[in-house]
Amino acid sequence: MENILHVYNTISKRKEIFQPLRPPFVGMYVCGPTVYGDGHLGHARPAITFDLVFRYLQHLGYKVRYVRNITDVGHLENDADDGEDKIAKKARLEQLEPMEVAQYFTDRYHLNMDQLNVKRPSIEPLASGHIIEHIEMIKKILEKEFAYVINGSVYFDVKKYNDAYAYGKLSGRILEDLLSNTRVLEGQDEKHNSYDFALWKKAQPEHIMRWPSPWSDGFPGWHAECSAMSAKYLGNHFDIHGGGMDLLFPHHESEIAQSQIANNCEPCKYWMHNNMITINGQKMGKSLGNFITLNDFFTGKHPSLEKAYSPMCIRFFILQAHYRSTLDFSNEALLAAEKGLKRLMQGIETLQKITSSATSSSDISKLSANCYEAMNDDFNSPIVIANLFEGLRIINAVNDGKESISAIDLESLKNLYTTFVFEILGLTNETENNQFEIMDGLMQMVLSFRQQAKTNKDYATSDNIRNELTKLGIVVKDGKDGSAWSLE
RNA sequence: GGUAUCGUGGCCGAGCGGCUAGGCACCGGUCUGCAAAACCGGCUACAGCGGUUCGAAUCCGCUCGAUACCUCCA
Repeated sequence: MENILHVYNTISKRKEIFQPLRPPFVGMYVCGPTVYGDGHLGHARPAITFDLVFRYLQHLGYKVRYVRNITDVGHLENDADDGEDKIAKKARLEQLEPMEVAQYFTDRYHLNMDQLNVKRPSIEPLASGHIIEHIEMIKKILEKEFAYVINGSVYFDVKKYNDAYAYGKLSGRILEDLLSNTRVLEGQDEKHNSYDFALWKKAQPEHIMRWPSPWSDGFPGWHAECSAMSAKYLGNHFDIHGGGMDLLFPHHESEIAQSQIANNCEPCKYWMHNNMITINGQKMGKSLGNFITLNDFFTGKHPSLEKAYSPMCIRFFILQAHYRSTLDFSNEALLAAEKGLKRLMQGIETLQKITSSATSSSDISKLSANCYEAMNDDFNSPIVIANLFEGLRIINAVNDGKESISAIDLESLKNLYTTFVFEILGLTNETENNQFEIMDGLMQMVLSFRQQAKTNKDYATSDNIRNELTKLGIVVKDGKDGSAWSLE
């Protein structure tokens, strides 16, 4: 079967055949985190979504350069009255260097991503390390007179751009509507029009993070960083640009405009956007009391969590939904995911033990084809998982002696699970650890004692052993061919 | 109000015009000293109202509802 990958392109609103600009190379840029707080679900979903894309493209044999930035400059506090830098504000409050704060949260972000088994990108550029590139890009836009300077700040002239190109083509917006829908704001009198956006902002006196530029001591505008850094590492026109749906407007819209003027072309061929996450049907927000960080999930410390959920449980849960669907988190849903994942992992352990026969009673190649078909259809991981569960049924049936599998099919089935579960979906078996062998040896001994008691019909002893093990979190499972054990 | 995405069984979630999604929960059964696991079977939905069609969860329109964005910050 041929692998023809289809990707949903936000800009055309349809699935398109994925054809890289310069095969076998693929350039992918994804908007990364702003490092001024702990990672939460809003970080996990895009990271895992594009990790899946990254992994699958690599699996298909593409040489992927995956760039994901760290935003560590120019953030204004939401409720700040004087527009001061988010990082600078926190830094002053805590008596830390701004870069110390950025470094601290960058490290914590990396730790969380490692826990979720999200592969590190090929390049992870810092916005603060690319001020020169920002300035050069802004210069180009000024030269072409699609921007203007006021009081040391530089703004992009959206109206002029819209006359030549179509501003709003990605998000389906029309400039006139934007005007009529914009509230009258105080302090925005610098801009010619409310929809113009900053390329460079002059720093207020209290700003700590600032850089010299031809226009003022200041910092780059938000949209500038992604355009400057993606062009630097992937070229002016690359394959995939990804991010959350919340970034569609104005961020990505403005990136298109900037790149069009600065580089004479749109930044990328395919736009991919993951959908948002809700918690119990509500959006996540600090004011709603349901703001849950990734560490909260891993430790179970948040009041609205009934228990801790492991990183793999979170990853599996996210992969059980298609990336373009909204996804609702609840204890019940996470519990279901946890059990499903456990069953999947135990099935894979069973797979290593089953023996082959002369013939197969199931069509393994069909299973494999289904998995590829699902991935090729815009990375449909839930369908892949459904097929893996179907395979589980076969594995267990063979293990029970109710079905058979040939040596060749057994090999390809093992291959299938290794490839899809571990390599592509990026799941890991968390119950595995290096003490397993010692544990298992101990357990085999205990179980043999128990078996002896059972042979003697001394069920009080055998039940007692089982109960004591249960207290330790070890589950004993009696089968036809003896007993097995697992950690609860 | 505008733009976008969506509204599926007890819960989570696939589905892209006709054919079983899948997981979890629940209820039977097989197996088992008991239990668990595993297996077999059951539960069988598509927000509402119209329309297109031989046929719609799937296409179109309207209504209701949800989430994000539409402003400063990123």
